[in-house]
Amino acid sequence: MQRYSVREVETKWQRIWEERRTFEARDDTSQPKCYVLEMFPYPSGRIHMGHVRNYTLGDVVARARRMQGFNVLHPMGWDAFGLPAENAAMQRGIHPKTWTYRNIAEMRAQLKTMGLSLDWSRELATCDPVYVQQQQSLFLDLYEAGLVYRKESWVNWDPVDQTVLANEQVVDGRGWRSGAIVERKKLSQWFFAITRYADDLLAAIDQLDRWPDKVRLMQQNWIGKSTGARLRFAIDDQDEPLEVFTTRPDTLFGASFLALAPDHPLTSTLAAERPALAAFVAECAKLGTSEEALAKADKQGFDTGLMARHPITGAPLPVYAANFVLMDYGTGAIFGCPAHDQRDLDFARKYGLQVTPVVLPPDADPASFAVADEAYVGPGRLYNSDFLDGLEIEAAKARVVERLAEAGAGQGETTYRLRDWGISRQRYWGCPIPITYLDDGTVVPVARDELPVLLPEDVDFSLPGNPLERHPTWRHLTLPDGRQARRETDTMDTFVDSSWYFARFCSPGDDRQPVSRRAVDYWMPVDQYVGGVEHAVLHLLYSRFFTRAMRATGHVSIDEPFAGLFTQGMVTHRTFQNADGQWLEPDAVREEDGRWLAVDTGATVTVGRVEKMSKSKHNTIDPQVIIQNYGADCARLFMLSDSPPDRDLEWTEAGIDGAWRYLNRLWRLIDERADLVAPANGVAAGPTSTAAQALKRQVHTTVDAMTHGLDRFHFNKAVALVRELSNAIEAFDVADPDGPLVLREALDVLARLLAPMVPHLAEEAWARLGHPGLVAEAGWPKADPVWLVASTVTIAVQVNGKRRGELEVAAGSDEAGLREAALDLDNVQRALDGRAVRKVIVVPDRIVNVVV
RNA sequence: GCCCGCUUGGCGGAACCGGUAGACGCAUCGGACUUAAAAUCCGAAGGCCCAUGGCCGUGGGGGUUCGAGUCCCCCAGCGGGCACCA
Repeated sequence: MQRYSVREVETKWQRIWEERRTFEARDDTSQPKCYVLEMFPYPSGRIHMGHVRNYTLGDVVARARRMQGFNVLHPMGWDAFGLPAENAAMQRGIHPKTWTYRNIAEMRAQLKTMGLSLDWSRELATCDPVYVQQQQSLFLDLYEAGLVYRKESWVNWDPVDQTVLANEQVVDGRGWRSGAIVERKKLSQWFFAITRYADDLLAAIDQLDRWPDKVRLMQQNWIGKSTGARLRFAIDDQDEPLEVFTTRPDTLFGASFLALAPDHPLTSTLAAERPALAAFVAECAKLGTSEEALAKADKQGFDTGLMARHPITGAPLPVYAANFVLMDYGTGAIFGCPAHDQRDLDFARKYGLQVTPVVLPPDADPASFAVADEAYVGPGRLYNSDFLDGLEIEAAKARVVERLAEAGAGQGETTYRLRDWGISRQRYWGCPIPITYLDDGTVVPVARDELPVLLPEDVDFSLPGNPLERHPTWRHLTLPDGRQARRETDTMDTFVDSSWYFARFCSPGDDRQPVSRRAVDYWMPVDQYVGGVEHAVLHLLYSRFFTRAMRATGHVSIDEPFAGLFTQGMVTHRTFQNADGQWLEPDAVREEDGRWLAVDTGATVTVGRVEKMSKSKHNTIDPQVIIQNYGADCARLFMLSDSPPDRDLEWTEAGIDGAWRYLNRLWRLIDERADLVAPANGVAAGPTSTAAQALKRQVHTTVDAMTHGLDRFHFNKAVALVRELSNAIEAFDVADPDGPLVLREALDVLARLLAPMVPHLAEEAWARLGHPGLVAEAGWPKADPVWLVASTVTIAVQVNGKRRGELEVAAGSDEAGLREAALDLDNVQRALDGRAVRKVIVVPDRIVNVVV
């Protein structure tokens, strides 16, 4: 028996794949293609279990597709710009570039031990000069197309990271990386006009039928389309009317006040002359965006003394400034209808404003219906509303908008929650924005032939903030026409880098343009994208926008970058804490008689919740250690076997041991039979023994089920199927007269089914079975329909829906025979207990139900 | 608060379109091999009971159906997303 040495076998096949360039994609457009991509990693320095899971899942798809005859593109790269590199620079005095490329080298070596079917010839890092150059070129294209603009605006300022954050990067009022409470600051920023595509991005979600519903819903919510109307209210003694946005124009006759955002221009104008109002505005600003403040903050208002006029009745409506009105949604002003909006009601009660119900709930009495502490937001018919009386809500909306439009007092309008994407970051380690400014502030884009604008390397990280601003020379330059200018010192949000890398992989060597049209037209869109759900909004929405922008600027001919998306669950592990509340590493505890003890002190340890592996909870397992001890196949198998890929996977010692045992058992199984099988290429055409027929049937049903299972990411079931097949092969008597033929087919199929999941073992097995080529390049087995049909079936027999027995019959037995056979069963007769049979339901090959 | 998802043995999880609930594995128990252990192999196993049989059983309650883990309604618990969004 040949010994199976994991380390040797795995490095051997990895070397062979590399030497033969097995996984390099061919730009052969005559072939059907399949682009499989996992979200590229940030080069933090070490791979973690999340990476192992992510890349294993993608690799199964890539390898299976390759075997199925597709020209597969499966590349890998590095999301290489970002703050951690600068932090390392500050803490350890190492240059971000050095740190980043060193980490890339380490992680590349680690990834290579996983035996992934990656095309390393296409590797890229977003900090590579050529990538920076092409990204800047794209920026200029977008600028020329009017999709990039600069404006002064209130921004989310992260005081710890000293940079601006996009709305998507503010989580619960805190910076997504630093966790610091975000401040409001007014700055000049560059924006991508993502809202230009808001409607298209929303509408196209319906076409993304291979995306998880959850992600589609999250994107819909994020875009946040709401249809309503923009109304104009005349204000006494003011020339300009006040515009408000509402989704409930039908409740216009219930309006009892208007409210302005504290930072509304009208509020600001008034505050300039009214110190008390200015104080109120300042008070609101202080509450800021902190979430607790918001939650606790009462509805606060300040009567501006202005009087607005109802656009139809002309009734006077007081105008307040109010803390709950947001400047960056709608028009920054609302009309309040207290009877049908809870916030407006709270506000009205506090300031003694009128509450007039205008929507009458079904079956309510108009004479007695009143709103007390709870606004009525349900359905009903309008009343107290002049020409709207009697209409349903939707009809009333249409009617009132129509009437207001005639009067020039408003029109229907759609608003979005989605904001334009602010991409300026006051950081060093990012892609420089290719813009210069003249002394008078005029914007001059960097000329194409001056690209790339590269980062200076002699920078000082000893002070907080952006070192580019402090650099003695970098920011100053003389334009080709001799004018003096200064460079933009902000760099781009790193989400820009990841918004087009998938397209760049199609032609990573092209130094003249961002993408080669022929290559992207062939490869894009990505057929299967795999990654974590945490990017459901940020990265995935930006990439969808960017693809549209690249289409608008003539780079691609598609709108949607990712035809299929799979979001995998997290890798979790138990947590342990000692009596002092310190988290303990899994290595630092041991189990004894069902109790957990600290290895060093022997003290009892509390077992905490199962949580996502994280450094802060000390519950990580280093994949390198696992691969060293058990091999890549073992780690991969464990990643696939226990949980469905979209759910969380709990890492357990027992689980990895189980995978280890199975691999060894598999090898023994194949090795012990390899010399007994018929010569290669023999197919068991018509085995005669029952056992051989049964095995052959199982081989084909397994192929069929596996093929479908892999398509649907049912990898845990695929592992179960393979185990069932190998169990059956194990149980098969090698002395059977048809043994050599059937075993040849069964083992060949087994090796090929294993190949996407545990590729090294599969190659070793394939070679041991006498095949000269690689299993990675062998065709995917096909199920023969003839062998998918069972010869006999077991049919359950029920009496009144309760199982009373079963029948073993030939497949396709007729109903009458089944009915009779079922009624003949002793158990059925006993259950009937002499009662008359009312009806017998027969579902051929499935079930018989006797009803009494 | 609003929206979405989930809930099946001791555990992870199977169960296509409503048709034998618990595949496959982990842990457990028993046995074989061994001086012994590990490894390996064989076997048992949802719970309960008057045990070749019966009753109960997919978070709880109701409904539709010959038949419900699966479909419908209500409730609970857990997880996630969004949130003064007008």
